[in-house]
Amino acid sequence: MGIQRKTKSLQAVYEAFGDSNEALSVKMIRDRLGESVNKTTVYRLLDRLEEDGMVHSFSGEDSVTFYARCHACKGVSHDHNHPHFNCVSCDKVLCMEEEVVLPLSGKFKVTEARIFLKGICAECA
Amino acid sequence: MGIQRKTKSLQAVYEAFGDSNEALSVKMIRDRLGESVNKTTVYRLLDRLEEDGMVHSFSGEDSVTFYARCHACKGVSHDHNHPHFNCVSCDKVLCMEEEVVLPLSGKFKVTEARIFLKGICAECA
DNA sequence: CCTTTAACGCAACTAAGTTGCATTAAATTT
DNA sequence: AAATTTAATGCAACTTAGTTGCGTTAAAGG
Repeated sequence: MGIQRKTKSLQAVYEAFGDSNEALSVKMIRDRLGESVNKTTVYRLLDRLEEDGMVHSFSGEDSVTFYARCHACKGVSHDHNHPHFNCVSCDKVLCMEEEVVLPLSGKFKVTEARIFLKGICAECA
Repeated sequence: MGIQRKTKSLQAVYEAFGDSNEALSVKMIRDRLGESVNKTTVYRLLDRLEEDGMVHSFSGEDSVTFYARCHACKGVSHDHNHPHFNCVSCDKVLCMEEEVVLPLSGKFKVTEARIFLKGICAECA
């Protein structure tokens, strides 16, 4: 069912993402909000936001879930098969706009690709 | 430094993988061994095996680490950039032999790719 | 057989994420 | 504007993956 009431916590969590394509973990979100919002609440808000297609989630490196605003998602088609990128210099996790070409294989019928790339981002290069 | 003594636990854990390219979590390994080997020991054995290039690890879906024997790794070059595949039917996690073409991008210098694919495996097709 | 120390098992811990439940506060109704 | 409804919140307690410290066990070499 997703979000039904526009609460202060919701506003705060959603605004933590700003306008960038940076992905955040729950810990990072709470750090930005000064821990003012309860941990459970943040998880639940993110769940609802994801249900409504406002954010998408994926798991980062150390078994931590990251969340990012949906920018490239055009309307109904919520395709989150785009790669995510981790800069080893500034450590930011970003959504890449590039579309992923699903690898074809004789043995496997691939329907979904989760791609996590590492390297150096534009800012750090 | 890796493995220095060939203990029964080591033998058991390593043999749990059999000869296949199936990846296992610590829980799956312990289930196969009837919980006979201590949890901490399994983690430490896998660490040592990985250090010695006998297995490699990667994180699966629900923030669980998977381990698999190194088959395709030719000698010194331990390239584990190969994709991993999760069959949604039998739920097995497998190593794919296919090489990954690192996506090029103007904005990002990609040096490492972690690719986790989902779909239907050959057995289940 | 004796010695050395890698490997082990246990208990206690950390960190991410979840659940149940009583309380609070948006949104709607009167 | 006050009363009502119930979504959303905060808290405590929990689960699960993985780690650490430490005393004990058992490989491997002499």
